[in-house]
Amino acid sequence: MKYNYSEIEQKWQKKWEEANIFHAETGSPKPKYYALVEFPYPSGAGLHVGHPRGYTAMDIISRKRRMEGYNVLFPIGWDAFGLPTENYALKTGIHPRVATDANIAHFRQQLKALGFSFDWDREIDTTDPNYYKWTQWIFLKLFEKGLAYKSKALVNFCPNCKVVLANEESQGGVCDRCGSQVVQKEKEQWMLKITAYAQKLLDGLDEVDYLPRIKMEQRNWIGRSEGAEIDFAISGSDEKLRVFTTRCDTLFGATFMVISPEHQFVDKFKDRIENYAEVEDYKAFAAKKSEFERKMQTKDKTGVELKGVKAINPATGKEIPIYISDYVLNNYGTGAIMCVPAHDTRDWEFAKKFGIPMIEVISGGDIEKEAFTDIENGTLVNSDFLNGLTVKQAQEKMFEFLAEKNIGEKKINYNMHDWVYARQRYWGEPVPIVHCEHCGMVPVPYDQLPLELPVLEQFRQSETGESPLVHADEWVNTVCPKCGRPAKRETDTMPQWAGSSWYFLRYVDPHNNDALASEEAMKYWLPVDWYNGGMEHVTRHMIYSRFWHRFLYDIGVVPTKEPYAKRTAHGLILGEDGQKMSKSRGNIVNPDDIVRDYGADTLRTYEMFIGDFEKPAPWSDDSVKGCKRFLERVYNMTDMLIDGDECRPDMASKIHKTIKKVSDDIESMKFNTAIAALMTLINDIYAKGSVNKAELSIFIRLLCPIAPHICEEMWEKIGGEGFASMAEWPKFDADKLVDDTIELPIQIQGKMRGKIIVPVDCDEADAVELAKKEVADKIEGKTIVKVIYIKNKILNIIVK
RNA sequence: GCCGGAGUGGCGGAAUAGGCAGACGCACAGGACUUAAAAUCCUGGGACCUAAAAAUCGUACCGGUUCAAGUCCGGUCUUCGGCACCA
Repeated sequence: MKYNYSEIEQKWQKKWEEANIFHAETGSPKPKYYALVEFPYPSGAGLHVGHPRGYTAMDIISRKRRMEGYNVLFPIGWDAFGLPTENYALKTGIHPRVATDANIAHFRQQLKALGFSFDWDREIDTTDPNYYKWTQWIFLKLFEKGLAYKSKALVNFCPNCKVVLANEESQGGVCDRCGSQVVQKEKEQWMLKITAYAQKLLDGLDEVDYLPRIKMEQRNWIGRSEGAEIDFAISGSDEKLRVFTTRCDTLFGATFMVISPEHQFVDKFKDRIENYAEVEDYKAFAAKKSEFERKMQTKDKTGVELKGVKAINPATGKEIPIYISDYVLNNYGTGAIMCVPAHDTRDWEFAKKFGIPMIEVISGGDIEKEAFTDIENGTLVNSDFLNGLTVKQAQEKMFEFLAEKNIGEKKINYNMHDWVYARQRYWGEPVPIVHCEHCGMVPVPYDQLPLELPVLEQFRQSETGESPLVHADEWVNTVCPKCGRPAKRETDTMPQWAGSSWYFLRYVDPHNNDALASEEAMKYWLPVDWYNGGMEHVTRHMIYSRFWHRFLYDIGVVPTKEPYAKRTAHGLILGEDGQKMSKSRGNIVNPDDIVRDYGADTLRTYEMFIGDFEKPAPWSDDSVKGCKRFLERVYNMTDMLIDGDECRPDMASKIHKTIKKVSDDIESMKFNTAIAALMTLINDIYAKGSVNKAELSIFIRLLCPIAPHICEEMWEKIGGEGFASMAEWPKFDADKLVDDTIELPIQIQGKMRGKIIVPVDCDEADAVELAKKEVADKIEGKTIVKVIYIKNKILNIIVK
């Protein structure tokens, strides 16, 4: 019989929908399971073949869980605010709302065609006012607690287009549209104080089950470093200059200091700085540099000495010069550093260039050639009371010294910066704040949420880079919620990360009008049991959403500290040329074509069989055909069907081993070997020429999560009860996993020389007897000096 | 620079509490079926030397531990990813 995938797939998708079997019921007595995938950005290009990789994987997990008796929540929605849609609107004049609705409709149809077992009753859309009402609500809570604030921050600005650009629009320091150099411009921006949660985000990682590399990347991103803050007195003044250092042990070697170009110290000592004009020039020079240029010049240090002002090294009591240089960042530590050229590479380069003396305080290197930065080896020298100590010991001693003199203490710093939480764009959530001349920044009252995005005809930013919303006069001009006098609305919108920072909460109770979700639903479903997505979202999206979730926990809104109990990540699907798929390379594969030509089950099977799930894998049209062939062989098993309520004795061991292998492999996301095991089993069945009903029933259920449509069809054919998707997951019988006899490899001097058939758990003596016969010609005339026998594994004979 | 992966046939990839390297699939070759082709089914296969077998060599490279190493240890190279003038 012909495998008519198209007919079968449509038939079962319709049946699933009519029976609504994938609906998740809050409060069901069954154990709950919350499986989550990253919701897509509904772009105009439609679904990418990369989407089904992660989606199929979690669909397999969800379907297996249902078969294991869980109440499964597997939801989907749309992360629909964002730049590409707005840019499309600018180009075509089609309103983002219209484009978004069309794109969502397209994506929905594509996802349905792939047979994912989503609960479509819980579909959400971040651009729906009923959704972003709660995004705004969370923002107001953050504002209330002082975690949302306005501050000057650097933005990418194109001086030619007079537009603020997102990072992805200014790659390589060049404007995406006109190609001119992007400059860093200071602008008042909304910021979220995520740094206040740095330690909590770090500690939370100990409680969750993420892949090790994911935890590593998050720790790296947070970037905790332990050190000390130390005050340096300024000669002839009561003022102090405070620095952060991780190497307080090298204090005796600090021969100069450097402050960032933006440091307020310059203003404070304006009158004493003899070369003030030169310093001002340097500040202007540094401000002009783009982020890109600053990164380019990591080797060549620039800077200017602040003449007429000296600091005093608190350890040596000696005067040292102060420089201003852009290799010191204003937004890390205190914006000022003590410089130990003998033991820090950057300080070394700076000192060499400016002819500043070096003092070796850790022996073990050659500081004429390069800075000696090894902290494991080396002994303190030229350091008075620290001499002879190791770095670790010296640090402890130094902390005591700082405390005694009251000039510093231990301090922990984080590389992570506060989150720039504003875009000068139209297609995003409006920030629900009103600016009043009398009352300052006033939050929009909660009962006036959602603050809806006004319908605009025109989406260009203003000449100065303000949001297009400044053109919406009627919307911008409002009254102050506090004093009732005329006031203006905030025109910046939220970044794309906003809606995705809490969407998993909304799924548990998506139609709630009184809360982001009911307590009952959150208590039942949270945390997310398993979250899979791309590696590219492991830092920003995940850190942002963990931050919001932890904040909501702290104010008593959500019941768990961490949102995601487990997180895995899939690799990219590359083009057939091994390169990342892109329009310009012309190596894009459209999933619609594959579904049309081979079927959804084949696409699903192929994407799971393509290779190691966690690694990138190149697409191969030929391999797709191989998977189609496999499913045809599966389908044709109905022609070899015979009666039987139990696995036949000669098949039992093979089948039960496959049950175990497939069950285990799915749990560890080794989908490729799970499918390989099913292929091996079907080869055995073909070799035998027949399959009985019991055997086929097991096979169908094992394959069902991976290729559900064909399995439903066959389940119906063999008279299975209900849906295969809801049938019981097969269990293996441990007794049936072992065979009566095994093939035992024989080695001589550790080299493979033959095989013998022996009973399981065969005695050493019996095995050796048999082995001697098998390899008689090879040991003839030699003496056996030693025999290594590992039961059921190997027999190694050592001869002389 | 720092941190973390990864290097296995023509290709995608299997196999690590050390125990038959190359499962499974693709591509390829041969056979069956067919007037023929496609499809399907069956068979074959790391390299080298062969009529065939045996032997030898083979998991990036060099060395080590062991009866036995893709797997462990020391070093080197290549490559991918993350962070990055972070003091």
